[in-house]
Amino acid sequence: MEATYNPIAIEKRWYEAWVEAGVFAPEYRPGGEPFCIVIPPPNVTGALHIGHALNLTIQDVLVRRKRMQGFAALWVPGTDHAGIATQNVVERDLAVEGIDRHDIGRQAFVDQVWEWKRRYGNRINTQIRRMGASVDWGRERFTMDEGLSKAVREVFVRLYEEDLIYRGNRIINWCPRCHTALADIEVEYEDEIGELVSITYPFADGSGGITVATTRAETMLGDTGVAVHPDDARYIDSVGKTLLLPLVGREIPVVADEFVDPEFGTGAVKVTPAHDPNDFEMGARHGLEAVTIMDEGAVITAAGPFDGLNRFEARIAVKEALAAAGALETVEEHEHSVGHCYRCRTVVEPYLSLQWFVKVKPLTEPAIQAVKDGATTFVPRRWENSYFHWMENLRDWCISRQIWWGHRIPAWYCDCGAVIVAREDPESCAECGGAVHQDEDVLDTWFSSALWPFSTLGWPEQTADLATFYPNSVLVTGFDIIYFWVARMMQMGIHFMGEAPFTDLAITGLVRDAEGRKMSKSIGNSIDPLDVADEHGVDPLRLALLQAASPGQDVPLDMEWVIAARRFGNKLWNGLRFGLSNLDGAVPPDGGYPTAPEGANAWILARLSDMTHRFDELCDSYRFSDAFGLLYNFTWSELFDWYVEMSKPLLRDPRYVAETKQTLGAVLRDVLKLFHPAIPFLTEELWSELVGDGLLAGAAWPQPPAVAFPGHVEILQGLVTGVRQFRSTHGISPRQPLTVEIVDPDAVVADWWHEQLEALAAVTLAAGEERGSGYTRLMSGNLQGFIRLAGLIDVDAEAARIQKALDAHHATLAKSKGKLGNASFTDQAPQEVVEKERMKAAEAEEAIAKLERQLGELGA
RNA sequence: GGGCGUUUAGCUCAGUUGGGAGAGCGCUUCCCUUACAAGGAAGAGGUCGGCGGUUCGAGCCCGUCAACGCCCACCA
Repeated sequence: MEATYNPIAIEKRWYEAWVEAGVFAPEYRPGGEPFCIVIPPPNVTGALHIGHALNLTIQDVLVRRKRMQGFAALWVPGTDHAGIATQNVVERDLAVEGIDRHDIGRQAFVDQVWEWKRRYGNRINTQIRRMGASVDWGRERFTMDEGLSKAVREVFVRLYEEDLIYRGNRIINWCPRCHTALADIEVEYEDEIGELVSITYPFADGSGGITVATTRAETMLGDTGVAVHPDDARYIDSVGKTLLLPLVGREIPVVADEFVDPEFGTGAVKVTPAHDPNDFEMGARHGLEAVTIMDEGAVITAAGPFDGLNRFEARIAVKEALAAAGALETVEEHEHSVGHCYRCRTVVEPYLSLQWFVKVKPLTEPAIQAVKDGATTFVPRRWENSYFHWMENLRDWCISRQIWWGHRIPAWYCDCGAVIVAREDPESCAECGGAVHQDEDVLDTWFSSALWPFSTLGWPEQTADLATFYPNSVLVTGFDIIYFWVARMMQMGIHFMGEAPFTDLAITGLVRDAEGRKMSKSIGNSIDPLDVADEHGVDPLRLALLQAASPGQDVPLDMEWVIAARRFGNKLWNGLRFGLSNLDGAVPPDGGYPTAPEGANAWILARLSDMTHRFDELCDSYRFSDAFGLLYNFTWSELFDWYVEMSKPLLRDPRYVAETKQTLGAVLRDVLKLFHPAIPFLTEELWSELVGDGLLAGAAWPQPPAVAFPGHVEILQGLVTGVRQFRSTHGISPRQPLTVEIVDPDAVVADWWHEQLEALAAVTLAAGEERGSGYTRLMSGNLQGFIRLAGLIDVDAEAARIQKALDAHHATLAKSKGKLGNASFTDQAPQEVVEKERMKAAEAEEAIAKLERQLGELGA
């Protein structure tokens, strides 16, 4: 075995072995209770980023641990076709060759995308393997594979039949660059400094006019009315009158509508039904015409001098023309939020068009109830509020997209006006027998994602997997897609499966840099997990992420943490090396603990048992940071710093060697098991050295038996620490031999202590008596040790050392006495708390007496 | 405008029924002791954002203020 941990070499070794052994398939644990996670499907165009690394690590910890605990654990992998994103990527590739998708046509373009997917779509899977993710590749899915496409079609048709999907002419968010509608949630708003333009519209009868304000001056070309508040005294007489729209010359009415806020601007609003969602509704209320003035590229099409200008050019030209016409009042700076396409950042245009919608109200109510009832629990709980709030305020979901890559909407139209929505492609019109043509649009990518928890298990077929693994046990995902994805999976899962798709929803935070900043390419602070893997290894990255990951909190990550985790790996490596050089027999893979262990062996086994129980509790509540922090400290401090050192003399002692080997082997074995979900490669490698046969990934989770805690071992440790402190204070070399005379009222000193003290503190133990002048006193439990000072020390430094200990005890005593002197404390506090306080005070008093005497004698 | 979160050691953060302020990294001193110097030992460092309240007792509960961050909203 090498002397140094080399993560890169090890990490090449094990993944295929796990896959070949079938460990990742739930069939590996026949008869096990089911446990299922579906992966949040990454985009086929995607490359692994640090957020994936965190997410995959957490899921892998969950799944590997459950598998070791005997569950039939399934983690379903797969990718998302990512409609707009993927189409954009392929379009960009084609553009390099000077090809537009319309040049080659729909079928050829879609073929190109499939070709792209065949060539590059597996990249993300390779990266997921590199992370060590224990997914079952035999069950891999793609949102556009045959089965999932069938599920999408079934859902669409059924929702249509239930009147929960409809087609309508509405104002939707339009991306003029992607040339498609977007859902409300796909628009990202940002505050920007724009302008507020005030324009006066004259009355048709020439009696003055009304001044309105807008941030989008060009939309005035499509105005078909002006609205005021019905109670606004300023305009009460104007309602019903007719205005003459400048530049256009259209006659438009003044209407009264509650929507208008009299406090804002002039209290009069121009109404553009075809280019603003509020105006569309207002227009509908008052029977105003919707005049469309732009095309799908946001280029002006209204007849007139502005034709062919894009919306931003038109904005300037319209203002100039208004100024020339004397209708422009003021142009002021104005901060407002502007919507952008979440895929390409282009400013979104409200656009009137014919689209497909999902009626969400009937779907949201049960989805809210499932969380309220506790069928599904968010971790941490506070996300439930956001979830409720969002669900309660949802508007109908626009699901049609004017792109080519995706699930084509299964609707056919006939010239006779018939609309056919069907599971099978129709040959001809059911009404008139005429020719039909299919809807050109595809579905929102999130439509298929919403079905992921059951479509990946075979739905709509009633498969064995579906029966076994639905509902999924837990979903691990970032808070940023709760609305996009989680909320919709809840809706669809409950609607089609009758049951919420998950028991737990573990929400992860964002990975940030060491200063807590968001990772971004422009700041240059982003960490590429694959670079980290190549330089330091995947295991150190995983451990670093886990140690920083508190539930729902953002995760700060610095390369220093990864390096620290790697150092831990080296520590573990060398700890095992020590074990191997002393354990000349196989360690039993499961179970196998010494019966009736003593001394240090009992101590470490008791600590192991206690730690394992707490570790399990922490993991069960998704507190991985705490769980692995606990295990990490146990391993480094208690196991390696204390127990391994204490084991060395025991391994040389014929009386204890057998028991010590058993103990050391058992503890090292269990530590590897406990760490395996976090750092699978390293632990598997070490397991192969320590145990020999079988894969750790398929081993059983440890259940160390309870062991009575041997308190006297901590007294020994206290004495060792006391001696070390004494040496450190006085600059006495760790190697310089010392003799400690012991007074041992409880007879806790065992003969094996002598070797321990020699090894751990270079101390010879001697039976002694209460000493005063010329000695220093070490206290541990009821045990006292005396070291003769002659020629050893600087008296002042020793006085300072004792004084410091005294100060600490005095502070404790003062605090305790304060409490105990308070009648309301002794009366009202629980009896055990009071009793504890009394003992604390008594111990402090005793220690003070001894130390004070010592201090006096030191001066004398 | 509404909602949520954060504020604890130089840095990043734990601290879950209110009962002796913690970890990692960094820093100081000593030590190459036969698993590991990518190591070991000892140590310094905090009025737990401010104010007020409840309580025998508050980092933790309540109120309030402040700073920072995030989400939502039909800001013409």
